[in-house]
Amino acid sequence: MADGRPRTRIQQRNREAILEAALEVFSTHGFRGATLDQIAQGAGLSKPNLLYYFPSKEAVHVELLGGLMDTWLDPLRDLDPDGDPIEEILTYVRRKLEMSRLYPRESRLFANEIVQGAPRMKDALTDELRPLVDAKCAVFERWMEDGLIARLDPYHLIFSIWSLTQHYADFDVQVRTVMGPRDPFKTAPDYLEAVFRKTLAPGT
Amino acid sequence: MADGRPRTRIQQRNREAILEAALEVFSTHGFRGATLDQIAQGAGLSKPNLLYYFPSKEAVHVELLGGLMDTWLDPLRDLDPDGDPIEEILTYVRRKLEMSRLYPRESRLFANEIVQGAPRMKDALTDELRPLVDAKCAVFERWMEDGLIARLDPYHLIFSIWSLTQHYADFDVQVRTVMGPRDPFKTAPDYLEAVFRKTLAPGT
DNA sequence: GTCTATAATACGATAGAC
DNA sequence: GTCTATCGTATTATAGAC
Repeated sequence: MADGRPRTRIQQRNREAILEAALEVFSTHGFRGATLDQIAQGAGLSKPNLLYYFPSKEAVHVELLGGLMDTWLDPLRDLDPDGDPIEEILTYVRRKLEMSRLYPRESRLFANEIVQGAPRMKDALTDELRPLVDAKCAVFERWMEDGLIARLDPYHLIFSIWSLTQHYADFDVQVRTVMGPRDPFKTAPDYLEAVFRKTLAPGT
Repeated sequence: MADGRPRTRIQQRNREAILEAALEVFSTHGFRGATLDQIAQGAGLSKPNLLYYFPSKEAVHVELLGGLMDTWLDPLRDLDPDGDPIEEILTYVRRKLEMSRLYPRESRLFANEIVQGAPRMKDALTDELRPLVDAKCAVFERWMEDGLIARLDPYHLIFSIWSLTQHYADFDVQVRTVMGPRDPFKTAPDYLEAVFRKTLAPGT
C-alpha cells in the first residue's frame, strides 16, 4: 500500500484522513499508547474500515515514519557545499526551527520513536541518516580546514542543531510552562542565530 | 506509600527492586507501553505481589517521576549567584551532561513524559521547575547587566543547556548510529565547553 | 507477604452481511 | 467499501488460599 498504485479519490482522501489522525494520536501517546479506536474516530471511520486501508496498526505507524524521514532530512540535504559556510549552516538552523514550529507533531513522532530505542526505525537511521550526516560532516571539515568556520567536532555540531531546534517541538509543554504567555518561537530564531554565529566564527 | 513510614528491610528491598525494574521498563517503552508483567519479572516478584507494594501501575510511575524531579534539578539549584559566572554555567553544563551519561534511563523517563504532554507531571513543572528557572534567570540577567556574560535571552540559554546535554541520553540510539564506534561522551564535554565559552563570552 | 486463580476490561484483528 | 458483531489475546487489578 506504500507504492504508487492508482486509487480513487475517496481512497486517497480516506488514507490521508487516517494518516492525519494517526499522526495526531501516535505523536501524543506513542505507538503502544495509541489505539486504533482513537485513530479511526479521528479519521471519521470505523475500526474495521481503517483496517481495510492498512493491514495493521504497525503498518500505519511505519508508513508515517517512512514518509516523514525524507521530508525531515531535506533541509540537511539542501545544505550547499559551495555556498557561504556560515549562511548555509544558519539557513539549516532556521529551517529546522521552522519545522519544529510548523510540524511539532512530526517532530514528536520521531522523538517518541528514538527515545524508545527506534524499534521501527533503526534501518532508516543506518541507511539514510548516517550516510547523509557523514557526507555533510565531510563538508564541514573542509570548511574548517579552509578556515571558513571554527574548528569543532562536526558530528557534535549537527547534534547541536538537531537538539536545539527540535527541543522547541518535543519539549513544547515544558518550554511553554516555563515561559508562560511569551511565545518561544518569537525569540528563539534570534537567540539561535546569535549562538551559532559566535560558535562558528573562525578564530583569528 | 511515598512518605517516610517505617518499613522492614525486606519491604524496602522489594520497593527498590520494583522501582529499579519500573525505571528500566517505563523509560524504554513509555507508560502505556510498559506492562506490570515486565516490571514484576524484572523485580523478581509476582504481579499481585508488586500490587501489594503499589496500589496501581500509575502509582509506580508517579512515584518514580516525583522521586527524580528533585535529583534532576539539583545541579541548577547548586548554581551559585556569587560564583564566577562562566565557571558556574560550565559546571552546570558538565553536571547535566554527566547525568545524561550516568543516568540515561532517568532522562528518557522524563523525555517520554514531556514529549507526550506531561500528563502526570504538569503540576511539578509549574510548582517546582518554573520558580527555580525564574530565579536562576534573574541571576543570569544580573550577570549580563554587570557585563560578566554576553547578553542573551536567559530562558533560551537554559533550554540550550537542557537540550544539548539531554540529547545524548534521550537520542542515544540516533547519536550512536551516526557516530558508530566512537564514544559520544568522550568528545561531547570539550565540544560543549567550547560552544558555551564562545556563546557566553561578554562582548567588548 | 506471597502466591494461584480469575475477574473485568481494552484492544487488535477478522467474519460476514449489505 | 463500509458496517455490526465478535473472536482471541493481553493487561490491569482483585479474591482468597497459604
